Amino acid sequence: METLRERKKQRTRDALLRAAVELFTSQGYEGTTVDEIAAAVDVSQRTFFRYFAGKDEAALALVEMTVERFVEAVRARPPHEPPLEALRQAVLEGWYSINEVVESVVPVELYLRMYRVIESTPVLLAAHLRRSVEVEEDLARVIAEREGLDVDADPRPRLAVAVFSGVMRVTERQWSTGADFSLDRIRALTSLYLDGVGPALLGDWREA
Amino acid sequence: METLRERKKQRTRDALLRAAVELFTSQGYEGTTVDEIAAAVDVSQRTFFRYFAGKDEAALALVEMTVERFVEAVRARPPHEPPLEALRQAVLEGWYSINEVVESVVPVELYLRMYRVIESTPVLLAAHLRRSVEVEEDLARVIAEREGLDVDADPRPRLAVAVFSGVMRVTERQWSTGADFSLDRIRALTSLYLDGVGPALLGDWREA
DNA sequence: GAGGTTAGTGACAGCCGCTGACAATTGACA
DNA sequence: TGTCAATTGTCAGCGGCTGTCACTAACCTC
Repeated sequence: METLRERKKQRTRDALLRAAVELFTSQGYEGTTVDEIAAAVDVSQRTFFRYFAGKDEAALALVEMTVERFVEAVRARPPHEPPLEALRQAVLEGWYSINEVVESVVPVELYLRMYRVIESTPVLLAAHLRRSVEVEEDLARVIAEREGLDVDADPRPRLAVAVFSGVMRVTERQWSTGADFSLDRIRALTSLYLDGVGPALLGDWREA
Repeated sequence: METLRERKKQRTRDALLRAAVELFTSQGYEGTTVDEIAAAVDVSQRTFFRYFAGKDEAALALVEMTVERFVEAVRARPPHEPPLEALRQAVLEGWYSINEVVESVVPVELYLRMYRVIESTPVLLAAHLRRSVEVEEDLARVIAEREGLDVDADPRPRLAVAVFSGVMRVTERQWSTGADFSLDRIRALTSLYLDGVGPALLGDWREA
């Protein structure tokens, strides 16, 4: 069992995160001040910054949880799977198991709404994209290791991951700006767009 | 001929941009305050913000010039070229004509150094990536139009552009973190990686 | 070329995100 | 229970950014 201190810390962090997400999704990211979040948990502003490096980190914390899980899922895919297949399966796994990851902090409903806030708030989208670049680097190393390659000598791991991530970006964007904002929808879109990348790279689209 | 007012404005903007880039490249982005930049041009801080929406906009202004040029170059490619070929040629054109675009404000040398600052400053990299997403949307529309497609009905334009942009991201990153930081180098890397994307997408890399 | 109009600027005040420093409090552990 | 360490609150301050308003300089018309 954890110590009382650790439990208290965890509770404070969860409370801050929950309060932040609730405020962000209801009044918008820019329309929410850190003071408000801290006040909602009855904690000093300084304490907020001891748990989150910045306001944006609180906004991205939920997505971060799923992202870490996704990288682990790729790492755990059977080694014989080709790179793109492993990435595809891992991301689909992620969308199916999202409940268990998020629900301990906030309802999935809030997670989805937070996703829209991120996508529609320039500074958050920027931070999210920057984080994605780091994740791509991690993924490239995982893929390289799976294939027994040196990530700095062979460009294919980074290129494959970049292509995959590019497709996922399009997917997220279409999903978050569309009308059907359900989990089923993004699962479907993921498969659809991953299947579509081949045809999109063919020289002449008019033949197809 | 432009009016005197417009010329003055242009000169102030250029001076601010030049001062900003010089300070950013010499003392770093975070290590430079807006007050410093304004003082270097002998202008109030308030005036700086009348020309640039934020400190980051001044840091990205040079790249923005080349990006706009690039989009125009894609638009101007011969219509019979397949999408990826048009994008490839346009980006290479861009690297060859960069002097004429940038030199009116700062020496190309400074432009290149600024690129490294962007790539190594988290908040700038984030802003740069966010802008890239917007550019991708523009490019997708251009490509769709070239091919006579509806960008919202056919996913291929967005997918092709996303793949291309992903490869260019890898290129920029490798270039800016490598030892050879020359124009020749990025031209070579661009071709190399664009050629590499095909093999990277094949199912089994061990065959190749 | 005088006089009114408009655009650009400076000065000031203020909000918000974020940080360092130090003191106060609370849990851990002997 | 007393000591030590971890957590928190308070306060002071910096830097990015914005609204406001008065002032100056360029423009335009007669």
